[in-house]
Amino acid sequence: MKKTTRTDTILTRLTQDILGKRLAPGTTLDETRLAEQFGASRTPIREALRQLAASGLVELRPHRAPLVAPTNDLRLAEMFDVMAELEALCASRATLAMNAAQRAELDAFHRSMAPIVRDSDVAAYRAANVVFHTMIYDGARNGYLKQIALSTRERLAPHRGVQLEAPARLAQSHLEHGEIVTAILRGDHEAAANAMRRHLTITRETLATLAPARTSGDLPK
Amino acid sequence: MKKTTRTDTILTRLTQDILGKRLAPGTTLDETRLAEQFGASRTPIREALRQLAASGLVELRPHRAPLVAPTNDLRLAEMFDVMAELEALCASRATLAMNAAQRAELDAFHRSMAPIVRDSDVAAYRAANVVFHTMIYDGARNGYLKQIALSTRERLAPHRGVQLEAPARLAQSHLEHGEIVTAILRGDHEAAANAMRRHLTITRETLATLAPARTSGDLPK
DNA sequence: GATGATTTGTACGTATGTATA
DNA sequence: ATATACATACGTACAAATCAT
Repeated sequence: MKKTTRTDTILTRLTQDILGKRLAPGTTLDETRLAEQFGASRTPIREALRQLAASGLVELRPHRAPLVAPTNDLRLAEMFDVMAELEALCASRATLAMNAAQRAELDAFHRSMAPIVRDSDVAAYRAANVVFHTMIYDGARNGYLKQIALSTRERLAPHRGVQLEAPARLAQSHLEHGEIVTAILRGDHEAAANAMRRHLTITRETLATLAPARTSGDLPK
Repeated sequence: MKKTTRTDTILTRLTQDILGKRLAPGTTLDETRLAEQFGASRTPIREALRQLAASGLVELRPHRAPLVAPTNDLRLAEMFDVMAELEALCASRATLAMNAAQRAELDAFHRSMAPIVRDSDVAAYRAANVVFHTMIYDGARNGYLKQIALSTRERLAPHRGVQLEAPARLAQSHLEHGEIVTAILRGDHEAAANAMRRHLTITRETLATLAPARTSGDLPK
């Protein structure tokens, strides 16, 4: 049923491989090597690489082998920062723009996450968490905002995942979600924004505690 | 001195053509036609098109001719909305992060725009305006934020340009800049954000007055 | 609905640029 | 500094898909 082009399948595969850390940052990506590896010619590889470069996952220098974008710690911090603001904005707008059905759904979904927390099911929580945040993106009723929030979130995803494994982080995260939901239902958009900003700030801090100063790797020359 | 690849020159040419409305939205872009038009083969054309698709300027469907992205009025409004928030955030952060030199430079540059306003030199003001806003992006000291602000601004540019031609808009715009600068120098980041948000909101409203409901063009089928 | 014209998707060979010995 | 190695950049041929007839 799904029509897909070779470039597309390669693109998604490579995306997964990079986000899933199966391709380490800094790795050099040889067109020819990838081509035989995927059993395709170099052309679709090239096009996939372009798109990856556009989304920031690989770095592309003229006439040089593409690199899996090295995770610049500074840039990462910047993205977390912006992510918090984007999501805070989403929360604020969602408070103002969500209709009754969306509010009810958000509240219900939030409550449905309680058992997951009780069971300490990190994998399930992670999945539900994405849904939760996405509901708020949607609630903001701004497609462009949703788009940049999603793409930022996607790029942060691999760095964000671990923090949920911190002791008691699940329960705390769920509490923070609760504050956000409460603010939204109450119609207090500033409180919603602040709660969301706080939620993401804590996420980042937890992360910093867990993965202290991953060495910045190779500084070329 | 500048080394450039064929794909790059084609990319910038096409970008200019699209942003400059020489290629109308909805136009179908034939690879082969573009190829001979640029005196190149289809390969660099294709790669340029991918990158344009990534930046949202063209739409790319499998096995179908690429389209110059039709300017969806809703999406445009959404982008204006987000742009205002992004720039407000930049202003807020710049207030907190700019060093003394940057503050002085911003203030000086702002003042240097006064003669341009007096002469009603729209072209010069437009150019200076970009510099002004960019100085604030830089002041925020967040490369990622700057990146998405710039790309949003770039895509809005063609829709934004005309409004400066509205009567007395130059003078008003300059006044609004003044409020932003004052707030930043005063160290009031909330005021700076609000002033910036207001500035962009007025920009949008002026635009709406000038170009009332540009007909949405051809609805295919 | 099938067929042909047109256009994109893919393969691969050659040219060119970059880095290293 | 020159030459050599190696990967991309570009060109062209062919396959596959879409649209019109």
